[in-house]
Amino acid sequence: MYRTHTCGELSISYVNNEVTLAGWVQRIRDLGAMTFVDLRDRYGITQLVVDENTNTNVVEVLEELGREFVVQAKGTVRERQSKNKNIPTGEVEIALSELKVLSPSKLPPFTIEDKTDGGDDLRMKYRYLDLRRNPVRENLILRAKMAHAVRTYLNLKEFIETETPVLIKSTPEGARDFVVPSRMNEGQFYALPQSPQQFKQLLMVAGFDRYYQIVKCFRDEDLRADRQPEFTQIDCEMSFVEQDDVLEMFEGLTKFMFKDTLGVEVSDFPRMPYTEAMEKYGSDKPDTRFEMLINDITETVKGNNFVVFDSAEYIGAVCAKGCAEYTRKQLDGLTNWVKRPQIGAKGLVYVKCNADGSFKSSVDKFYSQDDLKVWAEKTGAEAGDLILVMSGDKNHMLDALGELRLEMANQLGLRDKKVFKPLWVVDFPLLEWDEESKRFHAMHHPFTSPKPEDIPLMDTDPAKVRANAYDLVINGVEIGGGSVRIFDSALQAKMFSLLGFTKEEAEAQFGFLMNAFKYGAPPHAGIAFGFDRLVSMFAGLDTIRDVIAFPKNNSGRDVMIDSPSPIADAQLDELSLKLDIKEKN
RNA sequence: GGUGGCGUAGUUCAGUUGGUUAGAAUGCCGGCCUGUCACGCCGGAGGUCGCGAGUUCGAGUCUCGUCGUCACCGCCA
Repeated sequence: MYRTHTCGELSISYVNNEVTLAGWVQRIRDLGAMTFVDLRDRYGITQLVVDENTNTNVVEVLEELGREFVVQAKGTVRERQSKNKNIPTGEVEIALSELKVLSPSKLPPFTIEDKTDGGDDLRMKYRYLDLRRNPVRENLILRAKMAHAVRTYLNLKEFIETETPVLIKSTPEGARDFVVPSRMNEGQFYALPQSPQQFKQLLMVAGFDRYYQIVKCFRDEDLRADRQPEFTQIDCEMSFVEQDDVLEMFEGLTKFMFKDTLGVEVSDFPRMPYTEAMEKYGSDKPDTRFEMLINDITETVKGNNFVVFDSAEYIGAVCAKGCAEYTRKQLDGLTNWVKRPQIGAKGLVYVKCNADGSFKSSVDKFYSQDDLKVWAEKTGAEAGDLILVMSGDKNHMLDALGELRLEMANQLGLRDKKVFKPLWVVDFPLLEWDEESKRFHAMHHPFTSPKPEDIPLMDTDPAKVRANAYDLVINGVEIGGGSVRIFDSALQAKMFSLLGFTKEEAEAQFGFLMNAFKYGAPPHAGIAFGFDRLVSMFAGLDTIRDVIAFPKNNSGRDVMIDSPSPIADAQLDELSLKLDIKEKN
C-alpha cells in the first residue's frame, strides 16, 4: 500500500495516528536543525517535519531530495506548534519515521506553483507539469463537473447517449475537413467529422427520439484563442419538436449547469431576432451585459452639407455614458482604433454632451447646438455622455459600431466576468450570399428548415428567407447553435438546388440522408453547444486552451508531442501516397 | 493569405540618441539558522542577446530576411 491518506485530508482529529502519504515535493524549508517539506498531491499539501529526533535514515534521504521528487512518507500526525490558517491541513504535520524516494525528478523548467513563472510556450511543451498546477487542474475538474451535469440533465430527460463514427465522408460544404487516407481503399480518404450532424439526424429517422453526445469535432481552419482544430460539442437532437421545445429544453440544461457547477441562478433567456441583434448591437452574438445600443441616425443628420454624412448609406451612433471628459488624446486613440484594418472605418465623429447642457463636437462647423441636441435625444445621451458616430456602408458600419461598443465597454469596465447574460438569437437568415463563388451558402447548414411563412420567398427573394435557426449567446460569445431540420425530401431538394447543387451532386454527397428521409422521417430539431467555450466562460477565461488538457498552439501544433510530423516512406507506400511538396515563394 | 506584438541567464523581465566588463528578480548550488509555510541571512555559478545577412570605427539596440510564439483580420456551412 503506497498510502493510507491523501495530502489533503489530515486534520487535528488525526493527531497521533500513524499514516503513510505519497506525493510530490512542493518545497523544502531547511531551518538548520529542523526541516519542513511540503508534500503535494491532487488533494492538497501536507507538511512533513524532520528534526533532531528524527532517525538518521530519513535525514540521509532528505539530503538528496529536490523539488518534484515523488516520495512516500511514513510518520505520526501531530499538532503544529505554529499553525497555518491558509491551508486545510495547516493545523497538523507529519513527524517522519520513514522517507522513501519513489521517483526522483529533474529540476522542472518552471515552478509548479499557482502563480508560475513559466510562459505559455514552456507550459505547453511541458503540459504534464503545467497540469500539476492547481489553477489548470481546477479548470479540468470544472470541465468534468460540467460534463457530468450535462449527462445528469439529459439522461433525466430520456436522451440516449450514442457514439457516432469518427471516420466519415468528406463534404465540400462548410469548413475544411481533416482527411485520413484509407490503406484498404487505395486513393480514397475518410474525413473527420466537423460535427455528427447527419448521423444524429439518421438517429432520429431510426426513432431514437432524443439523442446526445459529448463529442470531439474537427475543423481544419486557422486557430484563435477560442478556436482549436479539435474541439468538443454537446451535440443533441430531438424528434417531434418545434423550435420552442428545443429552446425550452436547452435553456433548462444551461440553467442547470449554471446552478449545478457555479451555484448561479440565471433568469429566463430573452429571444432576440437576428435583425434586431445586428441593428442594435452590430453583432449576431450581442453582449447584453450592458446597453450602449447602436442608434440609426441616418435621417436625422443628413442634409447639413456635411459631405461625409450626406454621401453615406448609413450613419450610426453609440452613446458612451460618462465619457464627455475624454481627452483629445483618448478620442484620437479611439479614432485610430476604428481606422485599423481589422475595423476599417474611415473616421469617427464625436459629440461631447457637456455638464452645462452645451455640446462640443468634431463637426461643429456643420451642426448647430440645436442639431446636436436632437442627436443627443436620438441616442439617449445626457449631460456627461459622449456620442460616437460612424458613417458608410450599412453592414460594415454596424459591424464597426458593434466592435466600438465592445471596446468602449472594455474601457469602462462593463464586461464583468462574474455576470452572465444569456439570450437566444433567433430568426437567422437561411442563406448567405457569397461574393467569391457567386452563390448562396447555407448560413447554418443545408438541412436547416426555412420558416414556413417564408417558403414562397425561396423562389422570389432567397436572401430574405428566415430560418428556424437559433444561437445561444452568453456575454457576447456564441455558445451554441441549432435549427429545426428539413424532414421533407422535396423541400430538401429545393434547398440543395438553391445552394447550387445539381441533383447528382446532392445525391453523391447527401444521398444516404435523403434516402433515409424516404422511409418515414419524423419532424426533428437539434442543437450543439461549444463545450470548451462554455467551460472557459464558467472558469472566467478568455481562451479555451486552459480548459483543454492537451491543446494545440496557434499554428495547430502540439508542441509537447511535436505533431503533426512527417511519416515514414513505408507508411506512405502502404497508403499508396506520394508527396509532392511545392516550393513556397 | 494578411496586419501587429514579442524573442536577452533555468524562468519572468529591464536594458537610454548605437558606445567600456549586458543587469534585476526568482530559481539553482554552497554556508549559517529549532517553528518555517513566498522562511531569513551570507556567498557563488549561470548569457551564441532566436538564427542569418547588411549598415557602421562600433549592433542586444538600426535595416532586410528567416524561424518560433501570441493576438487579430480573412477563414470557421
